[in-house]
Amino acid sequence: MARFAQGSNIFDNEDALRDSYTPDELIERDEEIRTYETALQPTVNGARPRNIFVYGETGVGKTLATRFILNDLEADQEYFDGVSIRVEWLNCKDLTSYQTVTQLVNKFREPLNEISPSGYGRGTVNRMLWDELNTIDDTHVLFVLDEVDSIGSDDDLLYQLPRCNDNQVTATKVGLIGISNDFTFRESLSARVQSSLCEHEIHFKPYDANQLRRILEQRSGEAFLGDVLSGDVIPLCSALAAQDTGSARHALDIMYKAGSLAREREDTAITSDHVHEAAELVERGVIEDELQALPTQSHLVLLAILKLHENGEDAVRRKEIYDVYEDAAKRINTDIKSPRTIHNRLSQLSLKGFLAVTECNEGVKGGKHYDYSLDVRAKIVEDALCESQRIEVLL
DNA sequence: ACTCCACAGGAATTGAGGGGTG
DNA sequence: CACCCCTCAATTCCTGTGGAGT
Repeated sequence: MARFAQGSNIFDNEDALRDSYTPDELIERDEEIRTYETALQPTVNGARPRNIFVYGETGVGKTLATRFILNDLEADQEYFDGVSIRVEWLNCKDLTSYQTVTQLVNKFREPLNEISPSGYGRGTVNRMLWDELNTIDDTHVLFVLDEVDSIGSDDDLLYQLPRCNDNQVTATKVGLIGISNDFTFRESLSARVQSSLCEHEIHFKPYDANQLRRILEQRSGEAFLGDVLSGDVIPLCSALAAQDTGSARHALDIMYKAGSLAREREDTAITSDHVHEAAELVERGVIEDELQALPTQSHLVLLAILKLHENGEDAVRRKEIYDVYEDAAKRINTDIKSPRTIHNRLSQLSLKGFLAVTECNEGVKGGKHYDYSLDVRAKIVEDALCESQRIEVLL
């Protein structure tokens, strides 16, 4: 018998449940779209574009809505008089401010002419960008910087770009649309950047259960065969995701996972049992993926806390963790980092939600310190560490 | 009211690794 | 070749913190 066979008793087109899938119609974001239209109106009229800052949690339709509205804008411009708009889209994930500029420059250059991502001075690459902007034919350029928060604290670009029309760039009117899912990012910007980047702000709220239900209805029609969904599947997926994140991606993940469980077991329909199981798997999967993606040093820190946890010590301070860490690092022959570095790892891990931190102050006896404990189930951490060959031997 | 512990966490520096120009 | 730029992790140095104990 063949190992692989085509066909499914559940899915028609499972891609319709994926994040990257673009549905024909955008639903449940009417309010945000209207705000977008208002913010883009100056561009249509030929004025300098207003800079727009879009924010909201992951999976609430920011990127999709932006794509829809800019597609419409590009399509409609044939009716505009004397206005030609060019849209350049860049995902800033894993890029620094400097690298972002070089990538923007390369958007305007032929492949053979592209500049390398390092080596020039800051001012040089900025000048290259202004030159490109001054020489293109279009009257307007809209830059969309998706996941703009990953540029980090260096806000030179976010300062320069929104005001390049003031002196460096005269031939083209430039607008910036920043998309971010980090609410703290806006606050972390300096005041001068905030005022220019955030001329218009559009906040995408999390979806509620009703909205998620309609989104799932939209997608499931295409994704599943006939009537494999039991009546309560869509409401249940929506409710679970709405409670937890309000993210459409989350709801779609649960529904997809429920579908694959049913397919694996050759069941003829998806039931609420599949959904409950799927929701658990999705949650666990997210945590495990993130844990596995951490570097070895962070794994060692987690290992140290896990060991202490197994010895019944739940709330441990930095020094105890460091001693166990040091021992573990020695045994697998890896670099032993300084306490300050481990301290950074610890705060990183607690920021990501893997560790719970309690501030303690014992005055003269102990001074002020933090107590760390695991904030996810020990079994999940253990499973994730098992996946790393270097760490596995220590368990 | 003041001291003092044991750290927290910011700032500056270093060093290795990516690359550029003339 | 000499000299320059950007990046990132790691390190050193240093100041800040706040309540139990005096």
